[in-house]
Amino acid sequence: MLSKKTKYGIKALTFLGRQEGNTPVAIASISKSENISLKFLESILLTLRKNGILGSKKGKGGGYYLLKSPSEIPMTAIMRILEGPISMVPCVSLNFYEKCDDCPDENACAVHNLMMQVRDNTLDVFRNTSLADLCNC
Amino acid sequence: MLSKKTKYGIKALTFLGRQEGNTPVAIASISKSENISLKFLESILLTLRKNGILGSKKGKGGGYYLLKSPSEIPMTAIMRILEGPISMVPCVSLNFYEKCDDCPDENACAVHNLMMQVRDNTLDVFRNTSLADLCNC
DNA sequence: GCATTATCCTACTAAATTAATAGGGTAAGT
DNA sequence: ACTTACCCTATTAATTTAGTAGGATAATGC
Repeated sequence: MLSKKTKYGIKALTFLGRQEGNTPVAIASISKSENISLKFLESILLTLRKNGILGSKKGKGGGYYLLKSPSEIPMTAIMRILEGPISMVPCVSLNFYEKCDDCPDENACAVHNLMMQVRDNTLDVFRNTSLADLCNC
Repeated sequence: MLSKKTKYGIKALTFLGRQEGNTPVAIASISKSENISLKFLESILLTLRKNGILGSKKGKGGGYYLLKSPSEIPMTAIMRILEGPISMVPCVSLNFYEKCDDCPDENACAVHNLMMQVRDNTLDVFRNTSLADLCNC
Protein backbone atom coordinates (compact mmCIF):
# COMPACT_ATOMS: atom_id res chain seq x y z
CA MET A 1 0.00 0.00 0.00
CA LEU A 2 1.09 3.50 -0.82
CA SER A 3 1.60 5.59 2.31
CA LYS A 4 -0.26 8.87 2.75
CA LYS A 5 3.11 10.53 2.88
CA THR A 6 3.85 9.48 -0.69
CA LYS A 7 0.34 10.18 -1.88
CA TYR A 8 0.36 13.68 -0.40
CA GLY A 9 3.88 14.29 -1.64
CA ILE A 10 2.95 13.44 -5.21
CA LYS A 11 -0.17 15.59 -5.02
CA ALA A 12 1.85 18.52 -3.72
CA LEU A 13 4.48 18.13 -6.41
CA THR A 14 1.80 17.95 -9.08
CA PHE A 15 0.24 21.09 -7.68
CA LEU A 16 3.60 22.88 -7.83
CA GLY A 17 4.23 21.62 -11.35
CA ARG A 18 0.94 23.10 -12.51
CA GLN A 19 1.78 26.59 -11.26
CA GLU A 20 2.51 29.38 -13.67
CA GLY A 21 6.17 30.38 -13.53
CA ASN A 22 8.28 29.17 -10.68
CA THR A 23 7.34 31.48 -7.83
CA PRO A 24 7.30 29.99 -4.34
CA VAL A 25 4.01 28.60 -3.08
CA ALA A 26 3.28 28.61 0.65
CA ILE A 27 2.66 25.27 2.36
CA ALA A 28 -0.70 26.61 3.55
CA SER A 29 -1.88 27.13 -0.04
CA ILE A 30 -1.03 23.57 -1.04
CA SER A 31 -2.48 22.23 2.18
CA LYS A 32 -5.82 23.90 1.52
CA SER A 33 -6.07 23.05 -2.15
CA GLU A 34 -5.18 19.41 -1.71
CA ASN A 35 -6.84 18.75 1.65
CA ILE A 36 -3.65 17.78 3.42
CA SER A 37 -2.86 18.36 7.11
CA LEU A 38 -0.57 21.39 7.19
CA LYS A 39 1.99 20.05 9.62
CA PHE A 40 2.18 16.67 7.95
CA LEU A 41 2.66 18.31 4.58
CA GLU A 42 5.34 20.52 6.07
CA SER A 43 7.46 17.51 6.96
CA ILE A 44 6.90 15.94 3.55
CA LEU A 45 8.00 19.03 1.66
CA LEU A 46 11.01 19.27 3.92
CA THR A 47 12.24 15.84 2.91
CA LEU A 48 11.65 16.66 -0.74
CA ARG A 49 13.77 19.75 -0.31
CA LYS A 50 16.52 17.84 1.47
CA ASN A 51 16.57 15.40 -1.40
CA GLY A 52 17.05 18.02 -4.06
CA ILE A 53 13.57 18.06 -5.56
CA LEU A 54 12.33 21.32 -4.09
CA GLY A 55 13.81 24.68 -3.25
CA SER A 56 12.38 26.98 -0.61
CA LYS A 57 12.23 30.60 0.37
CA LYS A 58 11.54 31.91 3.84
CA GLY A 59 9.57 34.92 4.98
CA LYS A 60 6.82 36.84 3.29
CA GLY A 61 6.16 35.70 -0.24
CA GLY A 62 8.11 32.55 0.53
CA GLY A 63 7.23 28.92 0.01
CA TYR A 64 8.35 25.94 -2.03
CA TYR A 65 9.14 25.62 -5.71
CA LEU A 66 10.44 22.95 -8.05
CA LEU A 67 14.18 23.00 -8.68
CA LYS A 68 13.83 21.43 -12.12
CA SER A 69 11.21 21.39 -14.81
CA PRO A 70 8.59 18.67 -14.19
CA SER A 71 9.68 16.78 -17.29
CA GLU A 72 13.13 16.37 -15.78
CA ILE A 73 11.84 14.75 -12.60
CA PRO A 74 11.28 11.02 -13.08
CA MET A 75 8.75 9.25 -10.88
CA THR A 76 11.43 6.75 -9.84
CA ALA A 77 13.19 9.53 -7.95
CA ILE A 78 10.04 10.76 -6.25
CA MET A 79 8.93 7.26 -5.28
CA ARG A 80 12.30 6.32 -3.83
CA ILE A 81 12.52 9.48 -1.76
CA LEU A 82 8.98 9.29 -0.40
CA GLU A 83 8.12 5.61 -0.36
CA GLY A 84 11.53 4.00 -0.27
CA PRO A 85 12.05 0.78 -2.22
CA ILE A 86 9.97 0.18 -5.33
CA SER A 87 10.24 -3.59 -4.93
CA MET A 88 7.85 -5.50 -2.73
CA VAL A 89 10.68 -7.43 -1.06
CA PRO A 90 14.09 -6.07 -0.06
CA CYS A 91 15.88 -9.01 -1.72
CA VAL A 92 14.94 -7.78 -5.21
CA SER A 93 15.53 -4.10 -4.53
CA LEU A 94 18.07 -2.29 -6.66
CA ASN A 95 18.54 0.65 -4.33
CA PHE A 96 17.61 -0.80 -0.94
CA TYR A 97 18.83 -4.39 -1.19
CA GLU A 98 18.75 -6.63 1.88
CA LYS A 99 19.16 -10.36 2.19
CA CYS A 100 16.28 -12.39 3.61
CA ASP A 101 16.90 -14.13 6.92
CA ASP A 102 14.92 -17.23 6.04
CA CYS A 103 16.10 -17.75 2.48
CA PRO A 104 19.23 -19.86 1.91
CA ASP A 105 19.32 -19.40 -1.88
CA GLU A 106 17.74 -16.39 -3.56
CA ASN A 107 17.88 -17.86 -7.04
CA ALA A 108 15.83 -20.86 -5.89
CA CYS A 109 13.27 -18.70 -4.09
CA ALA A 110 9.88 -18.58 -5.76
CA VAL A 111 8.93 -15.32 -4.08
CA HIS A 112 12.18 -13.72 -5.18
CA ASN A 113 11.69 -14.65 -8.81
CA LEU A 114 8.06 -13.58 -8.90
CA MET A 115 8.71 -10.26 -7.21
CA MET A 116 11.55 -9.60 -9.62
CA GLN A 117 9.01 -9.59 -12.44
CA VAL A 118 6.67 -7.31 -10.52
CA ARG A 119 9.53 -4.94 -9.82
CA ASP A 120 10.55 -4.82 -13.48
CA ASN A 121 7.04 -3.96 -14.54
CA THR A 122 6.51 -1.35 -11.87
CA LEU A 123 9.89 0.17 -12.59
CA ASP A 124 8.96 0.42 -16.25
CA VAL A 125 5.97 2.58 -15.38
CA PHE A 126 7.91 4.87 -13.08
CA ARG A 127 10.86 5.20 -15.45
CA ASN A 128 8.62 6.18 -18.32
CA THR A 129 6.67 8.69 -16.30
CA SER A 130 7.85 12.12 -15.21
CA LEU A 131 6.15 14.66 -13.01
CA ALA A 132 5.16 16.48 -16.20
CA ASP A 133 2.99 13.53 -17.21
CA LEU A 134 1.13 13.75 -13.90
CA CYS A 135 0.60 17.48 -14.31
CA ASN A 136 -1.15 17.04 -17.64
CA CYS A 137 -4.03 14.93 -16.44
CA MET B 1 6.02 -4.05 1.00
CA LEU B 2 4.99 -7.66 0.95
CA SER B 3 4.00 -8.88 4.41
CA LYS B 4 5.73 -11.87 5.94
CA LYS B 5 2.36 -13.53 6.00
CA THR B 6 2.15 -13.44 2.22
CA LYS B 7 5.78 -14.34 1.75
CA TYR B 8 5.51 -17.36 4.05
CA GLY B 9 2.20 -18.35 2.52
CA ILE B 10 3.63 -18.39 -1.00
CA LYS B 11 6.65 -20.35 0.17
CA ALA B 12 4.43 -22.91 1.87
CA LEU B 13 2.21 -23.26 -1.19
CA THR B 14 5.24 -23.69 -3.42
CA PHE B 15 6.55 -26.34 -1.06
CA LEU B 16 3.23 -28.18 -1.23
CA GLY B 17 3.11 -27.87 -5.00
CA ARG B 18 6.52 -29.51 -5.31
CA GLN B 19 5.46 -32.60 -3.34
CA GLU B 20 5.03 -35.93 -5.06
CA GLY B 21 1.39 -36.93 -5.17
CA ASN B 22 -1.07 -35.09 -3.02
CA THR B 23 -0.57 -36.60 0.41
CA PRO B 24 -1.03 -34.28 3.39
CA VAL B 25 2.09 -32.54 4.70
CA ALA B 26 2.30 -31.62 8.38
CA ILE B 27 2.70 -27.95 9.27
CA ALA B 28 5.83 -28.84 11.20
CA SER B 29 7.51 -30.21 8.06
CA ILE B 30 6.85 -27.04 6.09
CA SER B 31 7.85 -24.91 9.05
CA LYS B 32 11.24 -26.60 9.31
CA SER B 33 12.00 -26.71 5.59
CA GLU B 34 11.11 -23.10 4.98
CA ASN B 35 12.27 -21.58 8.28
CA ILE B 36 8.88 -20.26 9.27
CA SER B 37 7.57 -19.92 12.83
CA LEU B 38 5.25 -22.88 13.35
CA LYS B 39 2.40 -21.04 15.01
CA PHE B 40 2.48 -18.19 12.51
CA LEU B 41 2.47 -20.65 9.63
CA GLU B 42 -0.44 -22.48 11.24
CA SER B 43 -2.61 -19.38 11.06
CA ILE B 44 -1.56 -18.70 7.47
CA LEU B 45 -2.44 -22.18 6.28
CA LEU B 46 -5.73 -21.91 8.09
CA THR B 47 -6.75 -18.86 6.08
CA LEU B 48 -5.66 -20.57 2.87
CA ARG B 49 -7.88 -23.50 3.77
CA LYS B 50 -10.81 -21.26 4.62
CA ASN B 51 -10.42 -19.63 1.23
CA GLY B 52 -10.57 -22.84 -0.73
CA ILE B 53 -6.90 -23.19 -1.66
CA LEU B 54 -5.93 -25.93 0.75
CA GLY B 55 -7.55 -29.02 2.19
CA SER B 56 -6.55 -30.56 5.48
CA LYS B 57 -6.58 -33.82 7.33
CA LYS B 58 -6.40 -34.22 11.09
CA GLY B 59 -4.65 -36.81 13.23
CA LYS B 60 -1.65 -38.96 12.48
CA GLY B 61 -0.53 -38.75 8.88
CA GLY B 62 -2.54 -35.56 8.60
CA GLY B 63 -1.57 -32.16 7.31
CA TYR B 64 -2.33 -29.80 4.45
CA TYR B 65 -2.59 -30.43 0.73
CA LEU B 66 -3.52 -28.46 -2.38
CA LEU B 67 -7.13 -28.75 -3.49
CA LYS B 68 -6.28 -28.10 -7.14
CA SER B 69 -3.32 -28.68 -9.36
CA PRO B 70 -0.76 -25.83 -9.09
CA SER B 71 -1.37 -24.82 -12.69
CA GLU B 72 -5.00 -24.11 -11.82
CA ILE B 73 -4.14 -21.72 -9.00
CA PRO B 74 -3.46 -18.23 -10.33
CA MET B 75 -1.26 -15.92 -8.32
CA THR B 76 -4.01 -13.29 -8.33
CA ALA B 77 -6.08 -15.54 -6.06
CA ILE B 78 -3.20 -16.23 -3.68
CA MET B 79 -2.19 -12.58 -3.48
CA ARG B 80 -5.71 -11.36 -2.81
CA ILE B 81 -6.28 -13.90 -0.05
CA LEU B 82 -2.98 -13.30 1.69
CA GLU B 83 -2.06 -9.71 0.94
CA GLY B 84 -5.43 -8.20 0.11
CA PRO B 85 -5.59 -5.58 -2.65
CA ILE B 86 -3.09 -5.75 -5.48
CA SER B 87 -3.34 -2.01 -6.12
CA MET B 88 -1.25 0.45 -4.18
CA VAL B 89 -4.25 2.69 -3.47
CA PRO B 90 -7.81 1.58 -2.66
CA CYS B 91 -9.28 3.96 -5.24
CA VAL B 92 -7.86 1.90 -8.12
CA SER B 93 -8.61 -1.50 -6.63
CA LEU B 94 -10.86 -3.85 -8.57
CA ASN B 95 -11.71 -6.11 -5.65
CA PHE B 96 -11.24 -3.81 -2.66
CA TYR B 97 -12.34 -0.42 -3.99
CA GLU B 98 -12.69 2.52 -1.61
CA LYS B 99 -13.05 6.21 -2.34
CA CYS B 100 -10.37 8.61 -1.10
CA ASP B 101 -11.39 11.12 1.54
CA ASP B 102 -9.25 13.93 0.19
CA CYS B 103 -9.90 13.52 -3.51
CA PRO B 104 -12.88 15.37 -5.03
CA ASP B 105 -12.44 13.94 -8.54
CA GLU B 106 -10.71 10.63 -9.16
CA ASN B 107 -10.31 11.15 -12.87
CA ALA B 108 -8.40 14.36 -12.24
CA CYS B 109 -6.16 12.81 -9.62
CA ALA B 110 -2.56 12.32 -10.70
CA VAL B 111 -1.94 9.60 -8.12
CA HIS B 112 -5.03 7.72 -9.23
CA ASN B 113 -4.00 7.69 -12.86
CA LEU B 114 -0.42 6.71 -12.16
CA MET B 115 -1.38 3.91 -9.81
CA MET B 116 -3.86 2.60 -12.32
CA GLN B 117 -0.96 1.91 -14.67
CA VAL B 118 1.05 0.24 -11.92
CA ARG B 119 -1.93 -1.93 -11.04
CA ASP B 120 -2.43 -2.99 -14.65
CA ASN B 121 1.18 -4.02 -14.96
CA THR B 122 1.27 -5.87 -11.66
CA LEU B 123 -2.00 -7.59 -12.42
CA ASP B 124 -0.57 -8.74 -15.73
CA VAL B 125 2.23 -10.53 -13.93
CA PHE B 126 -0.04 -12.21 -11.41
CA ARG B 127 -2.63 -13.17 -14.01
CA ASN B 128 -0.04 -14.80 -16.19
CA THR B 129 1.58 -16.69 -13.35
CA SER B 130 0.20 -19.75 -11.61
CA LEU B 131 1.53 -21.61 -8.62
CA ALA B 132 2.95 -24.14 -11.08
CA ASP B 133 5.29 -21.49 -12.49
CA LEU B 134 6.64 -20.84 -9.01
CA CYS B 135 7.17 -24.54 -8.37
CA ASN B 136 9.40 -24.92 -11.43
CA CYS B 137 12.10 -22.49 -10.44
C1' DG C 1 15.17 47.82 13.45
C1' DC C 2 11.01 45.77 14.54
C1' DA C 3 6.89 43.28 13.35
C1' DT C 4 5.23 39.93 10.43
C1' DT C 5 5.40 36.01 7.63
C1' DA C 6 6.64 31.50 6.58
C1' DT C 7 10.00 27.90 6.48
C1' DC C 8 13.05 24.89 9.63
C1' DC C 9 13.63 21.29 12.83
C1' DT C 10 13.30 18.12 16.77
C1' DA C 11 10.63 15.51 19.56
C1' DC C 12 6.62 13.38 20.88
C1' DT C 13 2.25 10.71 20.70
C1' DA C 14 -1.75 8.11 19.07
C1' DA C 15 -3.47 4.79 16.13
C1' DA C 16 -3.09 1.06 13.21
C1' DT C 17 -0.90 -2.89 11.40
C1' DT C 18 2.06 -6.79 11.56
C1' DA C 19 4.22 -10.69 13.49
C1' DA C 20 4.03 -13.54 16.44
C1' DT C 21 2.67 -16.52 20.97
C1' DA C 22 -0.24 -19.02 24.20
C1' DG C 23 -3.13 -22.50 25.22
C1' DG C 24 -6.65 -25.34 25.08
C1' DG C 25 -10.27 -27.87 21.82
C1' DT C 26 -11.32 -31.32 18.24
C1' DA C 27 -10.96 -35.07 15.10
C1' DA C 28 -8.42 -39.05 13.15
C1' DG C 29 -5.72 -42.87 13.33
C1' DT C 30 -3.30 -47.10 15.92
C1' DA D 1 -7.25 -44.93 25.36
C1' DC D 2 -3.50 -42.60 23.58
C1' DT D 3 -1.10 -40.04 20.47
C1' DT D 4 -0.79 -37.05 16.64
C1' DA D 5 -1.80 -32.97 14.28
C1' DC D 6 -5.05 -29.63 12.85
C1' DC D 7 -8.64 -26.00 14.82
C1' DC D 8 -9.61 -21.67 16.83
C1' DT D 9 -9.69 -17.56 19.79
C1' DA D 10 -7.40 -14.32 22.31
C1' DT D 11 -3.51 -11.76 23.64
C1' DT D 12 0.81 -9.36 23.19
C1' DA D 13 5.09 -7.16 21.41
C1' DA D 14 7.16 -4.68 17.92
C1' DT D 15 7.04 -1.74 14.18
C1' DT D 16 5.32 1.63 11.16
C1' DT D 17 2.36 5.33 9.97
C1' DA D 18 0.08 9.57 10.59
C1' DG D 19 -0.26 13.41 12.76
C1' DT D 20 0.85 17.20 16.59
C1' DA D 21 3.38 20.57 19.40
C1' DG D 22 6.20 24.15 19.86
C1' DG D 23 9.74 26.87 19.29
C1' DA D 24 14.06 28.50 16.19
C1' DT D 25 15.48 30.80 12.12
C1' DA D 26 15.46 33.64 8.18
C1' DA D 27 13.46 37.04 4.85
C1' DT D 28 10.56 40.88 3.78
C1' DG D 29 8.31 45.36 4.33
C1' DC D 30 7.09 49.26 6.76
